[in-house]
Amino acid sequence: MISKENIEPIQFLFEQDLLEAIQKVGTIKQVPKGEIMIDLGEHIQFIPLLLDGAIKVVREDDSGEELLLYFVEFGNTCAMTLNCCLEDTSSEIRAICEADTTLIMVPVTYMDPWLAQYRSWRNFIFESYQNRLNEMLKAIDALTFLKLDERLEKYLSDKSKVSKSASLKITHLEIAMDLNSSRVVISRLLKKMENQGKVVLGRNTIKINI
DNA sequence: ACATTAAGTGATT
DNA sequence: AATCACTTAATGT
Repeated sequence: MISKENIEPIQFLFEQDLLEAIQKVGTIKQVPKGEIMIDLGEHIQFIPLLLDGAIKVVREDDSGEELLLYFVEFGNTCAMTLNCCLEDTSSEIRAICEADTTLIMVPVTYMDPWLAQYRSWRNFIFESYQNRLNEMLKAIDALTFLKLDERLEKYLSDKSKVSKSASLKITHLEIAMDLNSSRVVISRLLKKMENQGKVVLGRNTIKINI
């Protein structure tokens, strides 16, 4: 049973009956930063509803390199996971905690009945798909049309949004891995951005001024 | 003081 | 834009 305080931040999303149902069947899960929540090939048993924190969703290419797909933020759920629930297939993606995260886990068995029963649930699922589809299109655009320097700027602003801070604690190497690039290139681009006054660099830290 | 890790740089492909 | 080879700077032990 989930307490009222825990459900509170999500209240605006669902109708009262459904909120009560979520409280009854859901469980709260706390996941520390850096933990892998879902890995490739795993079967999904729970639908995650994100209360706080952020989750990074990546795909792995043939050479074992991770490619950043998108971040899951507050009030959202992972569309890829939903897909797996509906199709009952295994995960195509890996989900890693970007920050300490709390979420509600709802067993997948409620997916179908709730779709039939609750209007707000349908809307929620539908909107998640819609949002994700849009973001995926943007991600594809970014990969094919944006140059690395533009991708880097987008990456940094996404990051600071997700961590609610203009000062990121991250190394150039980590950025390079997320963007499928090399550390040297990232260092040079960051240097350029620093000269343009867009960022301030320090060891393990980047301050954003955009 | 020394080793380790992060970041900067020139040259090459 | 990537890789190599090397330097410099910051941090941990």
